Amino acid sequence: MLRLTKRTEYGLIALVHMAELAAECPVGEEPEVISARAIGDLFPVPRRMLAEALKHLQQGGLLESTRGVRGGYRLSRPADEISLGEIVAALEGAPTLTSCAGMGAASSDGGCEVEPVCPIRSPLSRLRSGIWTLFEGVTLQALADRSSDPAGLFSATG
Amino acid sequence: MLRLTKRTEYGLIALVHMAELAAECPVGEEPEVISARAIGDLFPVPRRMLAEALKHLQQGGLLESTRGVRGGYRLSRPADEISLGEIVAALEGAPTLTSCAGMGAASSDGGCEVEPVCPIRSPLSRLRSGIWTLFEGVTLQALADRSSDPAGLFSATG
DNA sequence: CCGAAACAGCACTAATCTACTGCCGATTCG
DNA sequence: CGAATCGGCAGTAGATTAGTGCTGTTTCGG
Repeated sequence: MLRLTKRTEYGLIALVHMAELAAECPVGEEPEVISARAIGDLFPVPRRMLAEALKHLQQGGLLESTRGVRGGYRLSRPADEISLGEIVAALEGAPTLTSCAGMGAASSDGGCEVEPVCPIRSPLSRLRSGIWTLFEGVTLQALADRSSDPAGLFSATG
Repeated sequence: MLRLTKRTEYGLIALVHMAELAAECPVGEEPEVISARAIGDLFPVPRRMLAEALKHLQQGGLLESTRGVRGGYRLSRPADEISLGEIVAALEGAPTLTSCAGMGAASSDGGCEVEPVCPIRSPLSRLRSGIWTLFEGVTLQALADRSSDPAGLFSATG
C-alpha cells in the first residue's frame, strides 16, 4: 500500500527527537544518551515497539547504545550525515516497491512467474531507484528542522 | 513495507501492453479493445485479479470499457497523458506513506494518538508530496518505452 | 554484594491486509 | 438464443503488522 510501518514511524519520531537534542548540545560535546523509556514518556507510543525500532537502528549503525542503569541511545553520527534512506533501510529493509524486487539472477525462490515476459520489470526498477534517490537525499537534519519551508526537504536534490 | 500491491503490478502490466498496442496503431485511429482474457493469455497472471485491476482502472477513468462478446478495454487517453500517479491512485488509492495520512482536521476516527505532539507529521507530509510528484512525473508512455535509457524515466522532472 | 535501570533477544497472539477464487447478473455480437 | 465479456459481491487462506511478555546481560549506585 506504499506505506511505512508503525515501527518506522516510531523510529523516526525517536530519531528526530534525538536530532533536536543533539542540536541543543554544545558543539564538540557528545549529547547525553536518552533511554527508550524517556522517549516513550515524551510521546504516546507503545514503549515496547519503540524499543524494537531503536534496536533495529542500533543494529543498522545509526545509533550507539549504552547499557546499564544510566544507559540509552544516541546518534552515532551528526544528523546531517544520516539519510532517510539509511533509516528506512535499517527499520524495514530497503524499499522493494514490487514483490519481484531485486532478485535478478537469484530468483531460485520460485518467485515471479511473469519475469521472463514482464514488461514492467525494467521501468519499475528505475522507479525504485528514483524513490531510493529521493530518500537518500533527505537527511535527518532536514526532517528535524521544523522551521524549514516545505520545499526545504529536498534541497539536496533540487 | 513501501511496496505496491499485486493488483497494481497486474494493472501496470496491462496498461503497458495497451500502451504498446496504441503505439502500433495508425495515428488518428482508435486502437482495438483488448479483453482481460486476452491479456491473461499473454502474461502468466491470475485472470480474475487482472480483471479486478482493469475494473479499478476503468472506474478511475483511465480505461474505457466495452461490454459484450467483442468487448474489452482501451486507454481512454494517449499514454503520454496518463501519469503513474493516476494509475497508482486508481489501483490502490493515493500513497499514504504513514497511517496518519491526510486526516488533518477530520481525524475523528480516533486515529493518531501522537498527532498533537508528532514531530514527524510535517516533514513526512512533505516527503509524501515528493513521492507523489515523482509519480506524477512518470507517464505511462515512459513506462512503456523500453528502449529509453535508465535515466529517461524521469526526464520530465530532471 | 546487591538491587534497580536499561539494553538485548526470543516467542507469541490478535488484527489487518493481501492474493486469489467463485458465482451470478447484465450487455452485446452473431 | 448462446457465447463472450464486463460488472459486482462475497468468501477463504496466507502473509504482514502491531502489540505484549518474559528472560538474560550489563552497568550504576548504595
